[in-house]
Amino acid sequence: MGPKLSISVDPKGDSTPSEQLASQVRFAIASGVLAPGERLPSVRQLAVDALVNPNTVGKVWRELEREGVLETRPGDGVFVASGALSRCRAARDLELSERLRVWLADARRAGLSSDQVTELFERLARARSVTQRTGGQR
Amino acid sequence: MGPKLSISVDPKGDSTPSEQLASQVRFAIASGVLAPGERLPSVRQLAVDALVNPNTVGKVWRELEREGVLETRPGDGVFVASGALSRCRAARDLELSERLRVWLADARRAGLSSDQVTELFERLARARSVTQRTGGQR
DNA sequence: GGAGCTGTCCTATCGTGCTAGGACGGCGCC
DNA sequence: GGCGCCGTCCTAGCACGATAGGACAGCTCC
Repeated sequence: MGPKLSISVDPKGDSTPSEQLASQVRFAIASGVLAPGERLPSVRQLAVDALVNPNTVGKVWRELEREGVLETRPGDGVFVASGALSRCRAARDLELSERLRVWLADARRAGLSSDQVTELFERLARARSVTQRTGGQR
Repeated sequence: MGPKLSISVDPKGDSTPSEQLASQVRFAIASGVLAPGERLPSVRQLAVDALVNPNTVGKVWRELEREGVLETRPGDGVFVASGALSRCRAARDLELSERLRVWLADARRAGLSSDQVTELFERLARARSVTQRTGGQR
């Protein structure tokens, strides 16, 4: 079933390729797709797969190491750090909360009532839980 | 009570100043803060208030005119077009739906269950409807 | 007519982030 | 030892958007 980690980057997406990469790795760890101790794709390999520059991947690997999420073994590769799971869950909760908070603020500024907001949410949440995967990853 | 339209731009925000500007104007119209026929701040005035370049404001004014949201009267100023309300409501619903859709997709990719998603939403929605205005506009 | 405002247009510059391509030292395996 | 892969580093270049500053024509009011 292909690679354990499937990462795709949209160069014209809302956020920068680096951020998309970092976020996807954190999410993969938080969801258990990537377990501590596991090895990540090499900088050059992922660069080919995700159609980004090796420098970009390397930069993200280094950034995530600073966060304590990844662990680099010189000459070998990068691996998921042991304490990564809790860190990534925390980061995930923080990021998702903040994004939802911003969305709610915008929705209210745009004139939607609490009821309209709730209704919209329930409609989309329900649609998603039924359809399962609809594509469109960020 | 100050200017009718209060617009603030965060140069380091998630989206570009142009997009923030355009979105805020559309939202203001959709919510009724800005009514059809009303006049918008001048390019130079808003540039000062929102701390952006006059060129940036002018670019947005022109873009919104192409959308049929604004109407420019040469030598006079720009005004909210007559059909702007419905257009902006449609644009608002589309934008908010799409953003929420992306958020839901990311939340699921990050390993949150439907219940966790719902719980998170209800917690934040409730907090906001109580606190009223918490600032942080995008 | 003249002053003061309006939006528009033009060229140049700057900042940021990704891209391109090459070079280095470290480690595993034969 | 030698080969291949690993992450890292360095210098250039490009793309995009915002910025800076000036110049123009149109409208309004005195």
